[in-house]
Amino acid sequence: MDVRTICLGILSRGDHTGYEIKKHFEIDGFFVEPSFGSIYPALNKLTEDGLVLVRAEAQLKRPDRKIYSITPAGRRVFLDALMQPLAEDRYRSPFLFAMLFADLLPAPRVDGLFEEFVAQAQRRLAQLPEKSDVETEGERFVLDFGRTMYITMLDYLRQQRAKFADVVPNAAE
Amino acid sequence: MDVRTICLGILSRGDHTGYEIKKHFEIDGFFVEPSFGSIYPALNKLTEDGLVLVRAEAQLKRPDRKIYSITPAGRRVFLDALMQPLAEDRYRSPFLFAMLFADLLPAPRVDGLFEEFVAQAQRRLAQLPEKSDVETEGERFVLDFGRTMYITMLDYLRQQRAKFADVVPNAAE
DNA sequence: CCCACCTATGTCAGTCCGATATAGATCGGG
DNA sequence: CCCGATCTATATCGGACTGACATAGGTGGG
Repeated sequence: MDVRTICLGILSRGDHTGYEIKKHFEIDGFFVEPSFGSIYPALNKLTEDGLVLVRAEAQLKRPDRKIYSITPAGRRVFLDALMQPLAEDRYRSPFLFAMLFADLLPAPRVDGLFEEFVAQAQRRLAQLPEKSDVETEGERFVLDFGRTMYITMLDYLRQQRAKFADVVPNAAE
Repeated sequence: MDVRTICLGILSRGDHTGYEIKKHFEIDGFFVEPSFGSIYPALNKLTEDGLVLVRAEAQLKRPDRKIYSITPAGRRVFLDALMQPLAEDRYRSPFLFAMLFADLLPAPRVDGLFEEFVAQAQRRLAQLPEKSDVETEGERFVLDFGRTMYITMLDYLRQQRAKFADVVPNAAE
């Protein structure tokens, strides 16, 4: 699912600027979150290819807002992309990798890793949109998926942290 | 957690070829899985920097096996990397992205997406190493983390699929 | 009033993925 | 017994993506 397709998806729900597309996925960032460095070039390419249109909105003493809207051709291409075989999900976790080597680390470091990871999961859980903000059944499914996974993760961490405290005295203060 | 650090980590547990490093992470691939295209250059760079040593082992009518081993300097660099602030976890899911647009898709496609995703999760769950294969407390933690997450995921999918079948008749045949 | 943060665009170096190339060994099924 | 599939094992390369940086003024809280 490349950044061009992601942009088409957002734009199929309404007009937006590149900046707004980025912001949108900071919320849904638990499963996609392209950077500016890929969004802006993607939007340029889509414009070239006639899949989106731009209109510049002048702003006083600021760069123009460039508002993108999807074209009928863009909708066709997007729908077609959703019908193609999807790439597999990828979960990349520096935390879990580091935990493989917990035995090499000082106890306070292991404790710190736990703490940061719990904080990260809590923050992301809190950032998920409200149920009242979702409109389609698909969005509800995705939202609940995220909520379920984060809650499970936090439960597991709390429970395991106690165990680690036994094995590595002082690891949990 | 870049590929160089990942290679150092594996080599800190024992000598391996690039090929073996890749294979190792097909098992733990639920949280890291670098490709050949990044492993081989990483090993070359590590060799240049004196963090690993290579010895070539001739093989009859096959390319030499290049067996890498970590140096004391490599261990120091690895340990230091584990003490630095870690990047955040990233979960990239083409499936969840596509599900945001389930309302635009034909019911059989949504059904197919579910099926493939369930199959993927089952396959990965089955691929996790046996408990008897793990040696450290950290490895056990990571393994159980993976198991817990996949089982939760599969439960959620089974339960939601029934709901989707109500909302989108025929979606689950 | 200042500092931090927000809106908003964009570039660039470095990193990584996925496909491709090469080449023989091994193994099960028809 | 042979054919295709899969495995070992190396490596390169184009294209995609990230994260940091640059620019520049507005807004709001302490």
